[in-house]
Amino acid sequence: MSKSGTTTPARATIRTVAADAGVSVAAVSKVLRNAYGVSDGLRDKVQKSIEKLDYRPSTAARGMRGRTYTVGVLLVELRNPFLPSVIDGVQRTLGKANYKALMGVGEARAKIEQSLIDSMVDMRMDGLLLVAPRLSGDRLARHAQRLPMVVIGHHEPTAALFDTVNSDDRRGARIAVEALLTRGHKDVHMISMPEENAAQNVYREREYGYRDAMVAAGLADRIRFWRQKERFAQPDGTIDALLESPDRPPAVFCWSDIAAVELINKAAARGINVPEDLAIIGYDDTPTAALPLIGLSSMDQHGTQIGELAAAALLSRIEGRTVPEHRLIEPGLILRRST
Amino acid sequence: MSKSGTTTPARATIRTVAADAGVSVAAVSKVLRNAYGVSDGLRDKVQKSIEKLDYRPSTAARGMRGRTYTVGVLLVELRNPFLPSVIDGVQRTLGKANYKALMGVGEARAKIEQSLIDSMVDMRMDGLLLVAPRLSGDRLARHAQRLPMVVIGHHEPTAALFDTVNSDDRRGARIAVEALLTRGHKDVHMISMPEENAAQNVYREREYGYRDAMVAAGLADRIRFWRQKERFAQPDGTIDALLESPDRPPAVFCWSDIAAVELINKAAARGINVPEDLAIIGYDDTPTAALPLIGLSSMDQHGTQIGELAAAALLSRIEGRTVPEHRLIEPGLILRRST
DNA sequence: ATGAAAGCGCTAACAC
DNA sequence: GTGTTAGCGCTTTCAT
Repeated sequence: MSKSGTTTPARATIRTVAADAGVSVAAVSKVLRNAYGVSDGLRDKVQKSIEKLDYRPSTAARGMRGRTYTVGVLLVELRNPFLPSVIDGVQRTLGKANYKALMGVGEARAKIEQSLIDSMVDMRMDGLLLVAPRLSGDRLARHAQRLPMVVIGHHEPTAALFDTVNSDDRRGARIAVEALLTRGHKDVHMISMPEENAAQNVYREREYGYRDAMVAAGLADRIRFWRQKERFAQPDGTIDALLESPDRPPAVFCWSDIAAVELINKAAARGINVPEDLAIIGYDDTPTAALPLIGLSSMDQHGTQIGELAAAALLSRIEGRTVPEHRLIEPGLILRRST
Repeated sequence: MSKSGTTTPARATIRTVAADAGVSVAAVSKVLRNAYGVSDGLRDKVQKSIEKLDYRPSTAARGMRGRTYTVGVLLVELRNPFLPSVIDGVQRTLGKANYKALMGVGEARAKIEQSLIDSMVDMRMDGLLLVAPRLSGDRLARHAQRLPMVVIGHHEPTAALFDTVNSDDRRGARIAVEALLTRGHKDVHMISMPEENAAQNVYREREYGYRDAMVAAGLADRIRFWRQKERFAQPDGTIDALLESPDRPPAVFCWSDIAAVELINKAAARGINVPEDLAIIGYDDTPTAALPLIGLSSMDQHGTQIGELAAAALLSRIEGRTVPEHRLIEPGLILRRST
């Protein structure tokens, strides 16, 4: 019964449950966390009362002493096509361990990321999973000092305080570029992002892979970058410039499908034949790349696997592991019409 | 200084701040919430100490008594192209009011949604913003009873306990279908979703709009639905069936770009000319629809605006409003090659 | 194996 | 205008 009329019944607390089951709150707490030292009989009584009263522990209250069984996941930007599969993997792994993920969207801006991470810490989340953060390695380390942390899409294999899980971007880029070179192209260019940004970005690694392949093929002098502005998923003229340039290359490797899709579309709009006059390979193997009308070759990063491994790493860190783990996942080239 | 060696300094609490500023904890608390009755002098002292100690209140502790200044946002499915713009609007509006959004991804399954909402409630979030939930109206009402709630992408204009903000899907569908009828097509079919599902889904409203337009044009007998299976963004043969049917219509209105993009691609793969032999209009105006190689006509829902209005509604509910608000946003038709 | 009781870091009466 | 203090709902020693 509740106090009056149509008011919703007050939410059951650990005390309500203890009273109903005729045991102490400490006993209920132990059952909740299935801690050591409770008899089967007691456990049963408590379980029954929990069901009966539809009791669920307050995460807020828990956060003041113990765990919240919740991890914070920071996403760069919702439009990033790499995210859905990663999150699938994360949720699956977390769910098995009875953990929940609550996410924040950083809008690709360090300031916002910072404040979101603060919120997650303030909420006493048990760990942090960052996906392609813009925050510098220093800042990341600072946060990692305070709670378990795993980072995806950020290459820092020497980081001591947090784990990283990444696609082997350097290798992936090399594989893609080699596929272009195999077709007989010499002037393979790369569309990438601004040079001044964080050295640990995935596209920096992909640039290394591109260089590796070109150098290995004796084409070091043909290396050339076309750099887009930072504005996320926002055309900035770089691709138009490339297509209209007298130096237009016969083959282009793109740091992401975001760029590659724009390139293949603008090439088509100009009547440039792909792949005859312009061969293209992108990165991320987005659903768009796979559309028959697009037919874009791309690197599959195996996002789900990355998400699973990252979540597993975070859980083991929460359980106490402190030695860092840095994993690289082998990506796979998906060849389509554009090559 | 901290206890030992390299340990990070213990986090400042409200007591630390009070001591440093030489005032009471109540005073600090008041400054924090800028509550009534604090002198400028006191406020200044406290602010300084807060800065100096880099203090930030524990949301977990706050949640036990007052507000958390955090709202939970439940997303259907990360692959839904409608989300990014909505979230942009939500974050912008929430940010201005110094609120944070933490999101959960329901994977388009009621069970998961339920558990995520529970988590958000357990965390003592101040309000809930649900985007296209699969949960029934009853369940939604149950949650709304416990805390402020606003729902996007769920048509229930009579809901008393929560607000809704939606695109005027019925009107949007009618506009789209009329555009097809204007081109002289009589057999305009619609690709939609399963019939048995929640009556408040957006695609149900779009079906009404389709019907409206057909009936108004005296074509009630030509109404025909092709229904996809529920599996999200997963081809299920419906579209192949449509394209290979002897009754293949000359024009199709799709409940979402998810279907329309598949349709236009598979049509192309079969050598069917769009729009000559098959005119198409989708819904959501996704980035993919806008690609030159796709050129898909689509309805723009003005997602950002929806997000802003929904967030504003939630904030006003948190501030105490109880009379429900149900808003419909006028969508706009974007015509491209496919029509 | 079980329970009593002391907090965790805040907010909100209430007293001064 | 400012301070004292009783909780909020848990977890966690420490007794028993």
